[in-house]
Order: sequence, then structure tokens, then C-alpha cells
Amino acid sequence: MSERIKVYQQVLNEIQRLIKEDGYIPGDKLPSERQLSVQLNTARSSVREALRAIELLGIIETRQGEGTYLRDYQTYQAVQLLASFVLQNTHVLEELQQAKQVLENHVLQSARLTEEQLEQIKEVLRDPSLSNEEKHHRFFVLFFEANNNQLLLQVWRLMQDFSDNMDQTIYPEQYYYDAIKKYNETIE
Amino acid sequence: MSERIKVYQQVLNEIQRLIKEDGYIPGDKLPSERQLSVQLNTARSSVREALRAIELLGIIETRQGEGTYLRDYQTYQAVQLLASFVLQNTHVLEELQQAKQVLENHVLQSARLTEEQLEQIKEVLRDPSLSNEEKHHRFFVLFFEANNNQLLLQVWRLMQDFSDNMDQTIYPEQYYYDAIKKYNETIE
DNA sequence: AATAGTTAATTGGTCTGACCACTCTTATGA
DNA sequence: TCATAAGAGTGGTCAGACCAATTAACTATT
Repeated sequence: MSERIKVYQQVLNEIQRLIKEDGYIPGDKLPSERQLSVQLNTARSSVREALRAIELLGIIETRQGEGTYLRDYQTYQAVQLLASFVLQNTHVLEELQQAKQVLENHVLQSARLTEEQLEQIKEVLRDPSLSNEEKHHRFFVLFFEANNNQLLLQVWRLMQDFSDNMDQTIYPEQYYYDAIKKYNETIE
Repeated sequence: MSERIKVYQQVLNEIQRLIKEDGYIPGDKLPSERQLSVQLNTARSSVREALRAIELLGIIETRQGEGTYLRDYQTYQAVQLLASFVLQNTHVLEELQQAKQVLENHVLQSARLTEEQLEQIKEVLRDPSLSNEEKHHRFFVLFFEANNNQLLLQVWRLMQDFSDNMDQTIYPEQYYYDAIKKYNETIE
């Protein structure tokens, strides 16, 4: 018995296909709900189920009277919502923290910074107008960018977003300077 | 003008309320779609839009003919979907391989295997009926499971799936035995 | 010709009701 | 007693209608 594929799943696949094969990029307008339903030979309500779902994920944005648009992936909505459901499950939180640290440790070890980049990072740490969360975020974004792997950055960012909404772990200021010191030792 | 609150958002709130105030827990059966629509004075189609959305997030599970049930929150589904959108933009093979190796190296270093698990892994390597891809896959799945982090496993699995479709890098047999040897050194 | 105002077309938002497919309960009959 | 059938409940899908908001096209006035 093969698992029946729900129609709204097909619609999801179709939209992914549009992005992959037809080269849709963030900001582009997707076909209208009515057109998609014709295109996929399904009811409009089924199309809407799919669209509402990925809207909640922050992948698309809909404006009444205008249309449906691809967003520059913002995970926040989904993250917030998931967090509100998941918050009490500490098990997930631990896994998330661990996974995030795996990536952070990796990038701290393997990134090769220019003098300029290093100075830029220190500047972030010194900036008094930034909150701890912002510092943490920018600190690692700079490292990840130096590391030159967009994919790792994206994955880390995703985890960071989740983490932000679930946990309030504060890294002591010293953590970052230790990280840099460790980095300096590495390059010798 | 204040942002209109979409009906399916209200439904989301209602379900959160059920969980928070009425004490619904994973495994519980939610009210039926029809009952929810009466309860909230909305159309069933609107209820469905909300349910489909949080189904995609992995918060609920629906079984035709039975009903809708709260799941033991698996965020991984959402992660998977988000990642699949993110990955389409960064389809750089090198990045993917590097990211995958970060996870693999981590798990090789930090997993703590029982004698039993170690034997199980060696058995996989000896099994002549398995292709190289299958060996690689099972080898690391066992390590990840020993490492006890479902999230990392899911992320790795995702990268592995993508990798399978893009690349045919073959790991020499020796790679795995070296990995085990290195693991043995670590635990001393 | 330029501009303001009106109208029509398009698109998302919501609702109603119907029918199918599947599961479980209950009643029926051998 | 137990297998079978019928019914009720539930999710899955469809079709069509109307509302609400935006955009584009058209018209009339200046």
C-alpha cells in the first residue's frame, strides 16, 4: 500500500520546481492561486492549503489584491510558532544547542581571517550599542563569511533563529575573546 | 490600517490555547475539523488551512477516517523543508561536501560507542551485499545514533540525500577503518 | 495634453455544500 | 459466538459563489 500523496504536497513540490527549474527568485510573483489550480488540475482550496503552509514558514508572502510573492527566506514566523509549541521540551533544546556548537566550533577552527576581518570582528565586540544577541549573531556571521561557506552559514542561521526563540543562554563577553585567542593560536 | 487577522491565524491561536489551557498533550486527539469550524464560527476550509500548515511543521498528524492528533513535537520536518528551499540557492557541491564533513568529523570524534554498537558497525563494513553508498550511509547513521542527537542526524541525512544526487565521490574502504581507528585513539 | 475620477479585471480571503475514502462502532444474521 | 454488513464519523478533495483589496484601463473634465 503506497502512501497516498496529498494534493497540497504536490503543490509544494510544484512550487519548489518553479524555484529550481524556472529560476524564480525572492521577490518574484508566483502564479495566482487560480492559475496554479488549473496548472495542477486541482481545486483552489488545495492550492491554498499548500500556500498557507509555506506562508507560515516564511517562504512566501501574500498580499490581497496583488498576489503571492517569494520572500527572501525569513524563518522567523515558523520559528516563533514552533518555539511556542516546543518550548517545554528540553530535549530538543539540548540537541539544538549541541548542533549549533558543532558548527560554531568548526568555523572558529577553520576560518582564515584577513587582518581587516579580524578588526571588524573586534569592532563588533566593542560596540556598546549592540545587545548580546546581536553581538553573538554578527560575530559568527563574520566568521562564517570568512569561512566562505554559505550553506553552513544558512544552516547555522536557521538554528540560531530557533535558539533565539527558545533559549536565553548568555555567552559571557570573555567567550568571544577566548575564541579569538584560540583562533590566533591555530594560525601559528 | 491595522493588519487584518486572517482566519487561519485565529485557528492557530485556538489550537495553541487548547494545548496551553485545556492541557492537550502529544498523542491527544484534537476536535474534528467540522467541530472546530463550528466552535470558531468559521468555514471548514479555513480550519483546514491552519491544520495543513501546522501539519507541515510537524506539530500535528492527521489520519484519514480517524482524526487529527497532536504529535510529539518533531521540529525536524520543518527544518527539512526550510533547508530544501535554502539549499536550492547554494547548490555548490564543495560547500555541501564540506558541511557534510563537518558533521561527520564531529560525530566521529564525539560519539561514545558501546561494544555492541562498535561490532554492529564493523558488521556493516563486512557485509558484502551492501553497496558503497549503503555502507557509508549506515556507517554514519549508527555513529549519529550513538551520538544521541536526532537533529544532527536529520541534517546530515538531508545533506547526504542531496549529495547522493549530485556527486559520486567514492570513499575507499580504508576510510572507515581509519575512522574507527581514530575513534579508538580518542577514547583512550 | 494632463489629470482626476470611474469602472473593470485580477487576485487573495472566506464561505457553503457536496461527494469520496477510510476507520471504527454497532447491529444483524447464520 | 462470531463473521459480516450497515451506519456514523472523520479527513481529502472539489466546485462554485461572493467579498475585499489592488491594479490597470478608460473616460471625462479642466
